[in-house]
Amino acid sequence: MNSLNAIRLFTASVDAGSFSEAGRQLGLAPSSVSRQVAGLEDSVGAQLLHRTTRKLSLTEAGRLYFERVSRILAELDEASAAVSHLEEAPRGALHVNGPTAFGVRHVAPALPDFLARYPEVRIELTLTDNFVDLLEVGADVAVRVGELEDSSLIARRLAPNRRVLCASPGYLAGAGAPERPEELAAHNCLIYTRHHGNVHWNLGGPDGLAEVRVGGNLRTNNTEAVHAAALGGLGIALLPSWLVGQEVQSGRLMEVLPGYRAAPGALDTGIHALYPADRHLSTKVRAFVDFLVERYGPRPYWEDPPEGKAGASPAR
Amino acid sequence: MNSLNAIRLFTASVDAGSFSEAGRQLGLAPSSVSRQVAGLEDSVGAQLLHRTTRKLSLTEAGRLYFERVSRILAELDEASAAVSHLEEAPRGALHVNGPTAFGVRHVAPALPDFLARYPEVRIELTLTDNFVDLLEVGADVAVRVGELEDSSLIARRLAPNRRVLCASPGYLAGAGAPERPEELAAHNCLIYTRHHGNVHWNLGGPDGLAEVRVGGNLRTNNTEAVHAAALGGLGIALLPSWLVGQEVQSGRLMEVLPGYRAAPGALDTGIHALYPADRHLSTKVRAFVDFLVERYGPRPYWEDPPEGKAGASPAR
DNA sequence: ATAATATTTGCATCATATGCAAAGATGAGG
DNA sequence: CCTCATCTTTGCATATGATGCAAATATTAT
Repeated sequence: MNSLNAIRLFTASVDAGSFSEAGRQLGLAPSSVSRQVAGLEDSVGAQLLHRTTRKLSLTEAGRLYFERVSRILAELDEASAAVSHLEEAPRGALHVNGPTAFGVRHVAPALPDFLARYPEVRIELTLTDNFVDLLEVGADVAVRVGELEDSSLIARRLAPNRRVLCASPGYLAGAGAPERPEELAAHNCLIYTRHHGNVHWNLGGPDGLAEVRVGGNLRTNNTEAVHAAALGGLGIALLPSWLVGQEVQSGRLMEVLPGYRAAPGALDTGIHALYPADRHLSTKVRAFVDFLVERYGPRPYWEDPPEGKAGASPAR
Repeated sequence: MNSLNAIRLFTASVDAGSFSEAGRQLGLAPSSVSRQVAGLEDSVGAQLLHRTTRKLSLTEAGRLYFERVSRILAELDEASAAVSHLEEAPRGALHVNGPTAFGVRHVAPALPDFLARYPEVRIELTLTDNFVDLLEVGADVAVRVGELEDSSLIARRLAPNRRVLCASPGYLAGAGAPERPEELAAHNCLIYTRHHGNVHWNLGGPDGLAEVRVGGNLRTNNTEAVHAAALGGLGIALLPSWLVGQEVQSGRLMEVLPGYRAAPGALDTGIHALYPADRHLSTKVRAFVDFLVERYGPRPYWEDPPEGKAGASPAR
């Protein structure tokens, strides 16, 4: 197996005109250069250079080899440079994976700003609701809402995943707004669940944790269906703040039992960016994750403002 | 400096689908493959492969690098193969250098047979009468007559370089043929010399060595001029057998004092092929030298036959 | 002829690569 | 759900190869 080093020393010697000069330029002893070139000659089985103490001259084999090999060395350097170039700044293709609902609302709208800041990046956004293997699908980074499966990936927290009770003003006008958790049992509660059986909402408030068995005339495994039904005035829903936050702010939905919070469950671990735990984190992934962290901030724009005026409670 | 070995292991791993499989195919421990690829990643400053225990997947940088580098590796192998191919059999350009007179008479006429035997060889024949540096002129092999200068070249003896006294039948018919060396002083002797001053011919015969001071009405530094003058009947010449042997055989010239031989001098060391003392003697040079040795044989075709009938001596 | 510089080789030293074993991780199959 | 087989990675001891220095040899310029 001929070493790249030997080839470099060979071309350097041809360029420099002597082993000593080549060694001087490369910081090597002449003997090293001589031996490496001799080894290369052995490995290809042909004399490449005729040596005199005063000059080197290329054999026909040497000339042939030199011409081809010096071009190849240049290509090799180019290849390394191209790869290094990719990491100098965010560049190239960035495959982003995420859940459909969150992706449509909070990832896709962020992309124009990101791409404006990093014009050399191309984004491929894949939104899927079943969990996929990042490497399998060829994704560089994934956004996950809740439920961090154990894996070798690195998770960076982007935002909390608070769930809020809400209903349309129309529903509340007709059915009245509950004032205590247990009153929910008498309301039409819109159930998001992936399993059969009874559903309980765990609400923490000033008087401790209350577990309320809830139900109604809609159960679905699709959060967006619950969302649409709530907007349509069907009943009270427990939905993530990133989904309904802005509608609560605009008044299209109203928060129910604002003094109570859904107890954190598997769904509430937060919103994270996941990426492979490689020794060399690619610049584009780092830039993208940093961008999302910065954009969402410690209190995302879909959350209520810190002080007061949290979704006015009209009826009551 | 990224090693070629690391690059080969990287592409092998991509092809094989795992470090372990690549190591198995190449007879290396998985740990070696892993470390080499990791080192390559460090050297280019980018992650090339995402690793899981079950599969490897290429990064964008890795895919880019792999595509370029695998092509480059193939080119590198081709370059080595091309050089090795050159040495598998006599092939390519063969630069032959030699003196004009000998080259025209005994090298050039041999070339058709040589080229017929080795159709892939192309010959560039350079005939010069001043001694040249083989490497300087880019020659692979040189034919030299006499006077081996001390050098790092290897000399292989091709033929003896006997000098014979001869004259045309016409001259001998008019001036008579000498029977003893000292009679040469009375003849018109055609002098080849590169220096001024008296010229002596040293002739060994049955009665020992005889040094005869010779002269005449022609001195020249050109052997062929002496040759032409002798053919023209001007006088007696001392000329190498390769130059006059066949004419002696055909009777156009007749040997004078056939029982005497010119004492060996610097000019009589023989006819040699010279080539660089490289560790890898190229196949084409070896083939060419072998060919000449075989063609000239122990007794070249220009010499007299071993037994009797050596150039009939008509007069006398 | 002498001086300067080249290549090459031997030898001691040093850097690197390698293999083995162990640990951690992941997917397949019972 | 658990176990097994396989894969990657890391630490450590070893072996292979590279390097520099010095000496020998050779060649060119002064």
